[in-house]
Amino acid sequence: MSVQERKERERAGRERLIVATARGLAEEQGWDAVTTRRLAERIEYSQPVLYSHFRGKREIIGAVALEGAAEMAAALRAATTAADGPRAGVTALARAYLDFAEANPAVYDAMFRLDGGLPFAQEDTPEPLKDAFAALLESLGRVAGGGVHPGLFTEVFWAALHGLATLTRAGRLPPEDAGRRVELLVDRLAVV
Amino acid sequence: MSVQERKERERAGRERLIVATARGLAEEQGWDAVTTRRLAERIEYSQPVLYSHFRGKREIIGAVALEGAAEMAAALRAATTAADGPRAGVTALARAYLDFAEANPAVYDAMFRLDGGLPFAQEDTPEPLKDAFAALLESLGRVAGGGVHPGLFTEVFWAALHGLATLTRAGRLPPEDAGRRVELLVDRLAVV
DNA sequence: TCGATTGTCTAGCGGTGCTAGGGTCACGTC
DNA sequence: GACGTGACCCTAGCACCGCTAGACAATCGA
Repeated sequence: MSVQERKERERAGRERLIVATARGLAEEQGWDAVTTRRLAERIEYSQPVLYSHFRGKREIIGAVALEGAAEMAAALRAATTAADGPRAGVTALARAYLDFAEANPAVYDAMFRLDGGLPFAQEDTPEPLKDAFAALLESLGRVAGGGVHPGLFTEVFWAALHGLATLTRAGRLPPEDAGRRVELLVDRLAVV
Repeated sequence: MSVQERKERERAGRERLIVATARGLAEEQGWDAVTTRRLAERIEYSQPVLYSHFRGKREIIGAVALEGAAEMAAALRAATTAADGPRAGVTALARAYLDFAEANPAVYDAMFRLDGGLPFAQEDTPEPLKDAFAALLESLGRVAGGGVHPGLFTEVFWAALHGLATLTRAGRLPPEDAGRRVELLVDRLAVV
């Protein structure tokens, strides 16, 4: 049995290596540069090995997305617990969200812009994704205001953050006023 | 001279045909299906003809984006002028924006999600793009509220709409509550 | 020690965006 | 009206993509 366990450990390790390498390559040169050939070369295996771990490139993106969701949830919670008061918490949350998107563009794309084959907004949505949304909900639910469903409010706030993150990075919004945009958003949306 | 003029007319007509065909194909089957081979086949010319009009696929996407921007600007203005009062105008604007994105997903992607090689938020930004933003600004500037720069407010509102449009279509947000999300957004952001 | 199983690799399929080079056709000129 | 010329378009092919069939080697259990 021990032999089999060792093999499973090695397989799991190689799978982590694939995900980490894909993520690193994507952050370095963008997802377009993450080809199965390049990825295989970097992990020093042949292409078909990738397909013994993942159904295809899409699933690799999905794996990176899940990893990123867990990190983002942690980052959001860390930012909000450090702040005092709901209002400051929301501002910190928004900043942390946009910082994460800016610091990890490829991971952010894997999560929210690319097709990683993951189900969203359903009961079979993977746990890390649900938890990332839960992290948003924890802070935002407190400033939804009376008579407004916390989940709905969170969706709207999240959409606004997502819009800011993607439009800014794509050069659709000038980056200078990013801070003022966040302030305005929190001012208007959050009910203290 | 007449011969040359006729040739230029024909060239311009063929260019319009390329853009219209690319757009149609993209709306039918998505941008992934818009390959240079398929596009060439549909316009009944060989691939290299495409490259005598556009530098590459990116520029074709850009051409579709410009066409879409003009249409969106018109749609937004039509929706707002039909409404009475700034508040109703903003609601109509938001609905029109999201309706346009839903009805023309491929065009919307060409404008805001894909790389069409167009400069945004700069002085050399093409006129249709500037005008689409101007159409947003005309309505939204009136509800920015005191002390808030209309342009900045428009950027934030636009980002929120963009987030709603993209996340909903990507299945990240359940489509049922779309209407309530718009109401909440307008309620909170717009200062009547 | 030997057969079976597991694992990995080489090679190749049909597709992509893009381009070099040759050939054809229509044009302006004599 | 015939002709040399130039603009135009197509065939063929490049290097790359995601993905997979089948050969081969290494390891395991009996």
